Formats: sequence, C-alpha cells, structure tokens
Amino acid sequence: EHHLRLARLLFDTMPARDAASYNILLTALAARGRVAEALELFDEMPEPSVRSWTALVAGFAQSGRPADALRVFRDMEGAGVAPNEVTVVAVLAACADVGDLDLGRKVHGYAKRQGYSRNVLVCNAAIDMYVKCGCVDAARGVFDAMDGRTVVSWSAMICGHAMHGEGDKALELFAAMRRRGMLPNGVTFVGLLHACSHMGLVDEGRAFFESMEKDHGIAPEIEHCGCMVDLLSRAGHLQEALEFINGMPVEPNSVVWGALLGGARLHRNVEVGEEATRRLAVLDPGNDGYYVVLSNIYAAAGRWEDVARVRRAMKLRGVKKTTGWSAISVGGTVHEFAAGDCAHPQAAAICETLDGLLEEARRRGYAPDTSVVLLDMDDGEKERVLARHSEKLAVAFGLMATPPGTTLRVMKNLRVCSDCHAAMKLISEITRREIVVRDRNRFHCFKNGICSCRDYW
DNA sequence: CTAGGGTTAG
Repeated sequence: EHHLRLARLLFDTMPARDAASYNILLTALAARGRVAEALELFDEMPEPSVRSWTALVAGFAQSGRPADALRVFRDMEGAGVAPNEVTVVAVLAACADVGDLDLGRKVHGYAKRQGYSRNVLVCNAAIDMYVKCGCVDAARGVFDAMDGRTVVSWSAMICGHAMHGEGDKALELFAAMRRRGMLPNGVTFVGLLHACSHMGLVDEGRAFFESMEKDHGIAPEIEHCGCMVDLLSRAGHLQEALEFINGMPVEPNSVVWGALLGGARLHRNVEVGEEATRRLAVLDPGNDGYYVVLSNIYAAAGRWEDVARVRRAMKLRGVKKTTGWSAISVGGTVHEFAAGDCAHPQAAAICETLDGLLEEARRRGYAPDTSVVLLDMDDGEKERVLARHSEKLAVAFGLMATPPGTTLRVMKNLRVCSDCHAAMKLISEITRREIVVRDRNRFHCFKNGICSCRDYW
C-alpha cells in the first residue's frame, strides 16, 4: 500500500512518462484489485499495447475479480488487439473462475490456432478451465496431448478428476506419474486426498497422508489436514476426526472445523456439530453458513426448539442467510435464478415444465425431502418451496431453451440441496439429458438417473 | 537489469 502510493507519486511527478512507466503502475494497481484506478490510468494512456491490456486482464484475474478481467478482455477484442500467450492464460483462469465454458472454448481454440499449444502454462490453464467448466473429459484430452507436462499439469489433472468424483482415475494418474519418475508436490497430495475423500477410501487416504512425509519429504500442511478431517468425518469416523484435529501439526482453521461440521450433519451427530460450531463462531464469526448447517442438524434430530434458538442467535448477531442462486448459460447469455424466482420473462412456462417433470419423477419414486426446508410451515407448503429451488428452475429453463440431447451446465453458489440432488437424477433419466451441476466445491454429473458422486457427498 | 502467466482441502 505504502509502496504503491510512492510509485504513484513518482509517476505523477515524472517529467515524461513512456509506455513502460504506465504499464508498471497499471500492473501494480490491477494486481491489487484496484479496478477503478487501474481503468482510469489505462484510459489516460496514449497508446495501450497488448501488454497494457494484459496487465489489466491478468491483474484482475489474479486478484479475485474474474468478471472484471473478462469485461476488459471483451473490450480488448473490440479494440482489435490480438491476445498473446500471457493474455490467454489469464483469460482461461478467469473463465475457470466464473465457469464460462463458451468463452473458454473460444479462447482455447484461438490459442491452438496461434500455436500456443506447446506452451505448458497455456495447456495447464486450459486443463483447469475445462475441469471447472464441467468438461473433465476435454481437460483430459488436453492433458493427454501435451508433451512437456510438469508437476503442475499432473496435479491439475489429478485435482480435476477428484473434483468430478473420478477418484479411481486420479489414483491411476498418480501411479502413471510415479512410473514416469515425476515427483509429486504438496498440491498433488491435496488432489489425491480429495479423491480418496470423495470415494470413501479411508485406508488409502490415511496411507497417502503417512507417505507424503515419509516417502516424499513433503510436510503436511493445513490443506492436507483439512482433507483428512473431511475424509474421516464424511466416512462417519467422527471421533477419529476430532482426535486428528487435536493432534494436528498446525493450528486448525475454519475449513478444518467446517469439514467436521459437514460430517456431523451427514451422520446426524448433534454433539460433534455443536462442538464444531462453537469453534467456528470464534474462527469465522461473520459466516452464516455454519448456523444454517447446525440448525439442519437440529432439524434432522427433530429438535425444533434448538432450531428456533439458532435462528434467534443468527438474528441477534445480524447474520443473514446467503440467498442461493443457480445460473445456466444458454446461447451465450447467462440466466440466473434465485429460489422461488418469478423474475424471468419465461417464468410461467418454466414452472409448468418443472411441475410436469416433478410429477413424472414422483411416478418413478421421487418423494420430496421436506427436511431440508428450515422454515416453519406445513409439509404442503414445504413441498411448494422445494419445487422452486433455484437449481430446479435453472434446469427446467435449460431443458426448454436447448435442443434435445444438449448437456446442461448449471452453476450454484451454495451446495446443491439433497432434494434437488434426488430430483436431478430422475430428471436426467426422464429427459435423457446429461446435467452437470457445479457446486460450491465439486461437480455432480447426472446421467441416466445416476450421479457421478454415487450419492457419497 | 522495461512489466505479464498455470495446480490446492469445507
């Protein structure tokens, strides 16, 4: 901050400024996410070069402002400036962040035509983009076609398979990597542990955790511990998870306690859930999600007075439940839906389509899971609330707006709800469509009535 | 010493 002010002062008092001096300051501003200031300086520049544009795109992409990065990139296209390899890497990363498959594909196509495919960084960025846009097979295609893979390429692909619930492929890839004498790093192990966690491979996960230090000299960090707590608590070993936390080589953070809380919900353990929430209230007081999960645990146990107590505590602390939303991109336009949303121009038709699908799903054994609705209302009302969850609306719209057979790709800001998960499986079977849902932390690929997570999540 | 890039747990 101080250095940036000094740089600005120097810049402003320079007798003459050339392109380089502008670009240096531009880079510094963009990298710190100072969007308005960076854009203002950019507009003052006499002749912005590819490097100036790229400084903005890359800086915004890296400082957690992917939407700004993509906006600038579109302006860059409009200005007729040809992106270079660095621009491509940054745009692909931004596409990965927001899940923009259309733009990601386009940019990757451009990169291939430009001969950028020999650039390892471009390929790695493309792998991650395809993974995070729900196309793990396309990511694997890029990976398989590469010739100069680095540990980053291997790790990105292992993490990609893990994210998509393809733990077996992640482990196979690790074996292949070892056969080629490629040395893993800490990220590789995060991917492996994540893979084990999503497949319930408790023994394998424990073995990887042991071996990383012993055989590879890689000290476990907080991320690896987080994976272990997730692995153990997801599999129902809540006591062992708690002991693991107490014996951890590093101080547990909110992610670690959050993983335990998730396991407590899954296995309906009120005591462990309460313990985790107590810790989380200290470590991450501004986050509302934990209270919601705890009240879920109480609701599942039928402890409605406690549900009410948590809700009162939330109100007292001024925490509000984050509104869930789902988005689907159709024909280059992103359509966003909130629960119960009637704002879409085709809302009536969407609801009609959805109700028809849910009726058919019921005939095939779907029963609305009203336990996920935490509001005080009767079951009929709860069912009506469930039937308008944002992911269901997004899928119904996607089905209407795309030709038969098109894969639907939905993005959600929170975790997909368990009732929607059950409904999606049947909707994929009824409509013979593949539905890929990008959750807050993983992918669900629904196909022929089955989800890629095999209901372990 | 004229700037820029890829993988990571809830």
